[in-house]
Amino acid sequence: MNVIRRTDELVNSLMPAILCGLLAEGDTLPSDQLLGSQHNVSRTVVREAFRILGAKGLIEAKPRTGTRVAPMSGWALWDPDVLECLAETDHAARFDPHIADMRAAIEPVLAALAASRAKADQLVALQSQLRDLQQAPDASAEIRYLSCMVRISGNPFADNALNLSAWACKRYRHVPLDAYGRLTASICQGQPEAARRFALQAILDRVKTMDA
Amino acid sequence: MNVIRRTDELVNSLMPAILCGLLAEGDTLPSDQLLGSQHNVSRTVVREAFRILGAKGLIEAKPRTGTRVAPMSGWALWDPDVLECLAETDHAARFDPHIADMRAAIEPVLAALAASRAKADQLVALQSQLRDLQQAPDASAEIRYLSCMVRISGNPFADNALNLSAWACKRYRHVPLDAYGRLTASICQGQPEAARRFALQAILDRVKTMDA
DNA sequence: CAGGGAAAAATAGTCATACTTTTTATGAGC
DNA sequence: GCTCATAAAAAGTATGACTATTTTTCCCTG
Repeated sequence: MNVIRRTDELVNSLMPAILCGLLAEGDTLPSDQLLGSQHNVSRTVVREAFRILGAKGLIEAKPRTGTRVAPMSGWALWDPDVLECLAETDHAARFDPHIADMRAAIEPVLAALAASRAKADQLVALQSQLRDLQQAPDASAEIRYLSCMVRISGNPFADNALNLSAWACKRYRHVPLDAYGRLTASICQGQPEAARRFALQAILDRVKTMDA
Repeated sequence: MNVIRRTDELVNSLMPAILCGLLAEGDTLPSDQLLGSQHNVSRTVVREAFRILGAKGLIEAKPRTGTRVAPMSGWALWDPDVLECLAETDHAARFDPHIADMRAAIEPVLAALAASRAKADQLVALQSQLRDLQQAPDASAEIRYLSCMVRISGNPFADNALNLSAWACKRYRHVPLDAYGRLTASICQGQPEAARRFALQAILDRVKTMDA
């Protein structure tokens, strides 16, 4: 297990405030002096926390002016930390359709790539993940399955896209086992078109159960 | 203009080394003491730089063990800084096809969304960007055009996806003006299917000129 | 000789303080 | 009312000391 840094604790305290809009775009955060005394940490910790939030595009600092919440257009919404934090805010539901749109665009393409490129040992691994998922169909098993699938696609950007999938897996209960079974079969048989179709179906199935 | 921080300079010095593989995954970086003296900066600066690189998933730190290059699967490849830095490494070409795949998956969908949701003032803005692009068809104008287009889609994740487009715009000279003209017309006329087709064509046109 | 456990060493994490730089605001003088 | 110098505020940097965590070393015991 990793160390728990006071810096990270502060990040985990500030990030929700920004993402939920309690600190709106353009708002000025307390000076590092003040914020440090408020949280009983040294200025060092505050500054390092600010650097992390800045690296994720959430804040911008300037001498004299202070540290402000950056415009949302620059936020690293694909970042796993940001995404996880966003999922816990009140208006997470507002992002569900947008994430579904993105997934519907990306995952079918990755599935098709996987179907055309998969090697034997990768297929074994995928089938193994499918079995695990069927035996215990929870969010973490589903994420592991999808992670394995997108890795087969060979696209290095897929790992980040997976963060969007993780969002969906955690927020909806229903696991589209049937679609995943067909998807796996399509990939194993090297049928990109079928893989694309079933990957899309898996996403749509879930959205459908959500509407109901 | 923004301040130049020594922290950022250090980040800009370390990031290329990681992305180009000079520092491979799992490699241990010098201790902050040592790295500080090597670059003539205080430990404060080194630590803040490490926080930034850590926030982008490039490194991981643990007491006693030191700071290591994290596995590439966790790198924030969608991050504009990372992407820009990656574009300047030797093996940037290795990423071109993967980025093209991702763009081909995402942008047509965003274009279709834009076509179905655009409001009057947004169309005016888009046409204005198109004119600018036609008059001076360079990378930055193209990025501004695409930025305007994806903003119309209304998908908050689109802004990050745009970083991939920026990569392509900067790396290939040819600007597919014809496709963009038709794309703009399709969006203005509220034709999602046509918009999807021409957005894809713009991406493929560019790749084609590159192969030649 | 082998194993286990205590001590030491190395490195990141935190704190406190002082000083520097950048930028804005203030105000005096014209 | 305008201009420019000065002050003030906040982030940026430097330094040194101390803490916490983890690995390694090595001594002691069986």
